[in-house]
Amino acid sequence: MGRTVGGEALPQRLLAVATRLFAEKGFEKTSVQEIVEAAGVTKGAMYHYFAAKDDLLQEIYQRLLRMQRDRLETIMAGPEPVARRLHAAAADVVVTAIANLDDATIFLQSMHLLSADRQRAVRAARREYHERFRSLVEEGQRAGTFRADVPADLVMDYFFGAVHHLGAWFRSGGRLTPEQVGDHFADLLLTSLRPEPAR
Amino acid sequence: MGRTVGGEALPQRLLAVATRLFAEKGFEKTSVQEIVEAAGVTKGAMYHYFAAKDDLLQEIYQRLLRMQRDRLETIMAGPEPVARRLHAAAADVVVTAIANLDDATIFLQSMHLLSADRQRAVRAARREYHERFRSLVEEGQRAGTFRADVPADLVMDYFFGAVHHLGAWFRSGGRLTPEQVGDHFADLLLTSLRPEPAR
Amino acid sequence: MGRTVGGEALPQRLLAVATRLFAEKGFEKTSVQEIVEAAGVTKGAMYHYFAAKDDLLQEIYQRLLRMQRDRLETIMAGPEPVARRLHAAAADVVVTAIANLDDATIFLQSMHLLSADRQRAVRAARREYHERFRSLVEEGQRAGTFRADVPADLVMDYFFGAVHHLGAWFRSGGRLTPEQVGDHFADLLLTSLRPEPAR
Amino acid sequence: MGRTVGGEALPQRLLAVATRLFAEKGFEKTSVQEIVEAAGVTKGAMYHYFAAKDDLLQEIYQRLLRMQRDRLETIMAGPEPVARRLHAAAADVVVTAIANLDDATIFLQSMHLLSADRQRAVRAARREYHERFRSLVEEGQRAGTFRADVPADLVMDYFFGAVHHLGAWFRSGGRLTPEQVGDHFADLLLTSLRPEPAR
DNA sequence: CATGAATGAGCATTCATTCAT
DNA sequence: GATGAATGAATGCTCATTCAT
Repeated sequence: MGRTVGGEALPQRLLAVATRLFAEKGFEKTSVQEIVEAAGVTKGAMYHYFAAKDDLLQEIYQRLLRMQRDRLETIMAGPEPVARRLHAAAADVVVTAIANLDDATIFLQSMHLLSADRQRAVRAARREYHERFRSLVEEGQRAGTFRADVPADLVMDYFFGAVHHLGAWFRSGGRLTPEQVGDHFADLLLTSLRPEPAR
Repeated sequence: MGRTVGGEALPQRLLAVATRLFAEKGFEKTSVQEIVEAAGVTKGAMYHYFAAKDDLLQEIYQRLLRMQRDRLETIMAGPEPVARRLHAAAADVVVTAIANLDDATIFLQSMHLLSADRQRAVRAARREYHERFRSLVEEGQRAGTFRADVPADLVMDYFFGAVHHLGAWFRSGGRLTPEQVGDHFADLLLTSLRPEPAR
Repeated sequence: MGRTVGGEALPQRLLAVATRLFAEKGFEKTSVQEIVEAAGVTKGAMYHYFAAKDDLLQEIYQRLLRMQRDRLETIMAGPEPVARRLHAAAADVVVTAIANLDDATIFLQSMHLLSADRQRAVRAARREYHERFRSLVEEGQRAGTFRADVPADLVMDYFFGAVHHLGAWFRSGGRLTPEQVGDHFADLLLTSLRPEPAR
Repeated sequence: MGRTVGGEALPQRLLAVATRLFAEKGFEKTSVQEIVEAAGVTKGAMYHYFAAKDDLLQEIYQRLLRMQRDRLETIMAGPEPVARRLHAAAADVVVTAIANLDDATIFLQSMHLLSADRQRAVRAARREYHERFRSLVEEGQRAGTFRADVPADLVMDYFFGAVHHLGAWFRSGGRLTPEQVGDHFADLLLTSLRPEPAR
């Protein structure tokens, strides 16, 4: 074919290389030249597949968002009670974010560098995802399983802040496995939603 | 005097202008030329006070860190029970972060752009601050006021993730005041630390 | 056939599309990619027929030159007196230039972009054409029909300047038809060659 | 001062060098690198004075237009009869165009490469100039000195075509001096405007 | 005949920083 | 203290052309 080297098509290889470099050095400090050198091709080849450096960034975002959205749907569609489903979803988003920590880090650090239009598109997708997640919380609040004296969207901002922040401290091989972190974060979320006992 | 225009010394005016521009457009998308133009001076004047553009960034960080550290010390030194002090500290860091949202946003977005040395220095200061905060949690855990089955540093990472994320969604004039957000966040933190009832 | 789409062979369609685009946007601002997209083929197809982008340009020139040369020959070969033949030739070159204004515009704007060799070739063809035209003037000068106190080649440079300049102002649908413009220009030429009356 | 080398300020030297190169090789085939190398400075220095390569082009145009406009005003304000004034103006524009043949050549070849806005500005200035010139012709037509059966603007398009075309053939040191060419062109113009004798 | 992936050289522009004044 | 002209290196991107299939 001539289009695979090392078993990966060039667009995918470029994305993988770019993801690693963006996470290591930041989007702006990574030059297109560095990306194509690391991928073993020339600039022309990259611009054959991606119209601009920004496209790499957006594609990385969308890949992550698509995955998280799909996993959330699967979990939400399950038969368990809402508390179990929220716990599973929360733990899963943490584990997924850690498994794709480079993508998540880039997301956090570099979204503001996209053009206004692209930011809008990414934000819209992100919002949709958050709203799906939030509907789980609201379902539990309506059912009385979760306390209702705190706005559900504030709980989401609280929780996703923690998720976005994972890249700032989590190191694989550290004291806790991704699953343990996911479990703890899910526990903290569920606990913070437990109805107040009579004071 | 001769060195104040509009009642503010030039270094402070440069910092204020840079803070605003960095928050609006990002650190690298803001040129030194734009900063000095917005401040009404020339490049030479800026380089007289700041050896490099990076210095502006670091100074903005340190200003915020100093303030937060001082406020934390005051709160921790109070006489209230540990739960009240943690609540107050948590609510205060939220209110302070919102009051200085530009600085906090820049911190989050641009720290990775500093040189390795400078990043180390900032991280060390940040770690020290987190450790002071964490000691409050640990104090409560030792006293049995807070659940001890979750690592205190994980709780901190969870909570500060939420704080750092404020810039992504909080808009002044929105549904909630900074104080209400601070209260809710502190509540969520305290609730999530409440000891498990017998299952 | 197999080689015609829309009733036109591919080389001709490529030339037609290129002519339009070159006239609209200029030669260098038109990329090969745009040309082949507008023609509905791929680059390989174009390079099958034209060895280089420059070839398109040169072919456009030569097409125009061939047509003008043939028409001039026909007119010159006529039986009318020299003044009538010059008038007809002058009017015809104007009408023809307007009918092929895109080609003429490109000629004017882009000839200097060809390689030195190609420029030489085009200039030689152009010179030959001008000389044929000039011989008409000289014939009239020898016969005493035209004033002889102005060099014939200067008259040609004067007149063809006006012809080349048509693209800068003529708009179809304007106040004058191409034939009217041709008539006026031929009149101006003939009048300017009228022998001086005794002063 | 530090701002003059060879007795010329840098902006002027850059313009002079750019004019020569643009005329030799065309605007698009001349790189900024070549310009600054020929001027003995770095790119940064050029961009300190000119915001874009286009600015050089526009400044060259405007310089030429300003000069021609000023000279025309002087000639038109003279006391001679209209035929003498038109002859003087026509001869002068030819001599001036030849004296600044590089600028005039660039004008012709490269105007279409400017942005739409800039083209509009240049065209407006050009039109204003042509209208001043045309008013001379119309004055003569009203006075009966010139034939009135040809539109004055068509005469202008005819004459300025010849002027613009000078760069295509005039070579200094050739058979005719600029003044002789100017005289001949002015003669051709005046002769072509001579009222028709009774046929 | 035709494709389209890939090349490689080139381009305009930006910008933090320096330094003579 | 302050100016602003000038540097110099880097950057994202374009594009005519080639060639294996």
